[in-house]
Amino acid sequence: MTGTQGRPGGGNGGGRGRSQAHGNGARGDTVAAVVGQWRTVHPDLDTGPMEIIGRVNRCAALLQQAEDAPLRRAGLSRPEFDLLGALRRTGHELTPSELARETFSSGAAVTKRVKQLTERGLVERRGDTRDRRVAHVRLTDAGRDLVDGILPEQLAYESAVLSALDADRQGELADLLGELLGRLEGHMRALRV
Amino acid sequence: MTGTQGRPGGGNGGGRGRSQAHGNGARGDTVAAVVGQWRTVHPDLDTGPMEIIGRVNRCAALLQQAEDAPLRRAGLSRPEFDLLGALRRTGHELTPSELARETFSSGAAVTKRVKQLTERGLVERRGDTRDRRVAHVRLTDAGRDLVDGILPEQLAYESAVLSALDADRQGELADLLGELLGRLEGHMRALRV
DNA sequence: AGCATGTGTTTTACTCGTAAAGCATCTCCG
DNA sequence: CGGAGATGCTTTACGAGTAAAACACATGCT
Repeated sequence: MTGTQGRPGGGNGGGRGRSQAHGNGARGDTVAAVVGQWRTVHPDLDTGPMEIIGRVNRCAALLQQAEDAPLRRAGLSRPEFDLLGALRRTGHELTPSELARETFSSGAAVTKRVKQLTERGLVERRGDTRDRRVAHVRLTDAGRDLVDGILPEQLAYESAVLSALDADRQGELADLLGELLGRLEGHMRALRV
Repeated sequence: MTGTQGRPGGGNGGGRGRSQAHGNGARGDTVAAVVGQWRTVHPDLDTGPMEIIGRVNRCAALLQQAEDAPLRRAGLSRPEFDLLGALRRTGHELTPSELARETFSSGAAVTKRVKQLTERGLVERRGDTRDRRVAHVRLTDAGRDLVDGILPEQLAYESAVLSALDADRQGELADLLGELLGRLEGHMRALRV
């Protein structure tokens, strides 16, 4: 297992000590340092969750920052790209509420983004003929071309960033995250959140 | 497997297919669905990175939402709690710029947060006697009590959320994230970003 | 038909974070 | 000394997201 299993400071009942040292020696992970500080201040608390949640948050922040680079060159923010991407990958028109669900953002945010993207000629809207409350948004040719042009770049860039981890570890990580995410999403739905 | 793309190491090394099927059966992970859509539209692209980055982002979003619940009961936002936590875990005063570095936010944001937290009586400021440009921020007793009161709740809550994964997997996940994060942070520093 | 109620979308008012400019103060060096 | 430049923090202007209200339309019930 992960080497220094029994945590320093011992005494903690349900002993599931993760944290430091797992074969890899010198590591600069800032979260580990933070968790270490907490443990010296509150040796009795189980800091385990921090090592996952703190890292997920921090990774998300760093990855986004890295991610944004190729998108910005195309003048797109990530939420905008997500919206265009949703249209591209589903292959058909979507209503604003579908877009909101698909991109995990609020309806109001979608309204604004669609407005902007329309002005830039990347998407078009049309009203539904039967139910005139609903709108349908679709990619213009320019929008489709933009997405198709950026996506490979974007993936290559992401791939390079992730190459910090070898292929095996990437696979494990994707699997674990998928499992966690799957159950989290299940829970959320169950709790009607 | 995912690798329509010949990736270094020959597809996914040891035959550890990512995406679907890894022992766990029915999974509702939305990212998997999205990736599937992309693959049917662009079968030639290596969608591997999405399965990590997309999931990290989504997990971060869901976890934050879940996380925020216990904090909000105490009337704190996460960035505010991070600031207080930084003061608590280091055990001593910090200057605004140290707080900014410690909480990964901009100096301006720290200024505002400190102002608010001061008004609520959770932190205090004093000017440095030698260098009158710098300020020192420290927790009040009320602030320290608040952090110490919330933290166990917070950790218990996080722990419950993460219990979707068994202890072993949590350990693996923490390790992998730590490794990725460590190298990402190294890279960022190297690239002076 | 006529009205109450529900649904899809947009608008409004507000919060929060940031980048860039603005102060105040220190340090270095002639 | 005394100014040039660096440093630490704050202020300002602004963009983006959200929740809640507003709007427009549909649907169902009597």
